[in-house]
Amino acid sequence: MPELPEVETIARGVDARVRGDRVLHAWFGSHREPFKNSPSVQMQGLEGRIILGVERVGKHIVCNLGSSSAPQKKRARKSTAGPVAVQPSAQWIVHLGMTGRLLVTTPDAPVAPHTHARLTLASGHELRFVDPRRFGRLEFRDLAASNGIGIPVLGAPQFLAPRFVAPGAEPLSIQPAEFATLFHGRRLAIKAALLNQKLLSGVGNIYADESLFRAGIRPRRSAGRLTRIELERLRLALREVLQHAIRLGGSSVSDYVDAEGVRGFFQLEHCVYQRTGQPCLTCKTPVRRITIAGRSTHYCPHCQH
DNA sequence: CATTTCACCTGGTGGC
DNA sequence: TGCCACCAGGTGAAAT
Repeated sequence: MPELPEVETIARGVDARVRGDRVLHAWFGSHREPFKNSPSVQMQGLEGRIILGVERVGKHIVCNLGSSSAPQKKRARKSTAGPVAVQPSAQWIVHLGMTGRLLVTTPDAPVAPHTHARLTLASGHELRFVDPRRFGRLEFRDLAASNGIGIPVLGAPQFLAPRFVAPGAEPLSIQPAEFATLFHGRRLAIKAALLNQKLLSGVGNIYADESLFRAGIRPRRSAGRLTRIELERLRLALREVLQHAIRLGGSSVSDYVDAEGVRGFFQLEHCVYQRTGQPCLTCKTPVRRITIAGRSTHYCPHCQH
């Protein structure tokens, strides 16, 4: 279900409720998908770990984990501002796909159908992954125990496996020149380019359509033929749409809810997405629906050029 | 290569 | 009520 604003909302909610907690037990309910590495690898990797914090990277939720041996106390140094950064020794990466949900519950809360993972925490809470369509993915990464090809390093300075990074650029912080470079020389539709996670991380169908409307650009336009001016309008529109949606807790289409089970409100602000045939909020022209890259695409034929 | 299509899944909705 | 076609917030493998 989620694009960047929904994933950001969920990651913040989960972080607030599990930061500093410890994984006592991990349960996985299926041996088919959605596991990038096996349930036993994930279970053994997770159990005993401290959760240092939870963050969003692209559309991924990254749980940063501390060592399972020594309890790592989080001590804020009084002389420095902000929390002390603790290097994670492992990461649990959750991708929600289309219908995935990551919830913090009490242990006695009824277990929803299609619950694929349950992490029992020292606080008594449970972190649950639910995903009816199973397009989501779960991955455990050990950052400390390998030299990059899976062989433990003894004695020598320890090689740290790379932390999880999104393949594409971050839409909230990308600068004008880099944004323009992403699309340079590309013939495909700008809508399709926005959805390509290797270019930008986090933009999905809703926010691609909404940002193109805000920028006044037709979704079928060739990405490489947009002018500098148009590209900069698009970069700013995208950033504003995403920031606005984050403030409203994301878009609740269908049954999306955040970590606390609360719906978002950005769906009330959609200008074109799923408004086929309804009047454009600016000019009253009926919103048109077409297909680009296999995805339904909504735009105003009068306001977008 | 770059770009498009399709398969992967389940469930909800609306027409007949 | 049942059946069926179609739709859905994502992504990568296969086809073009």
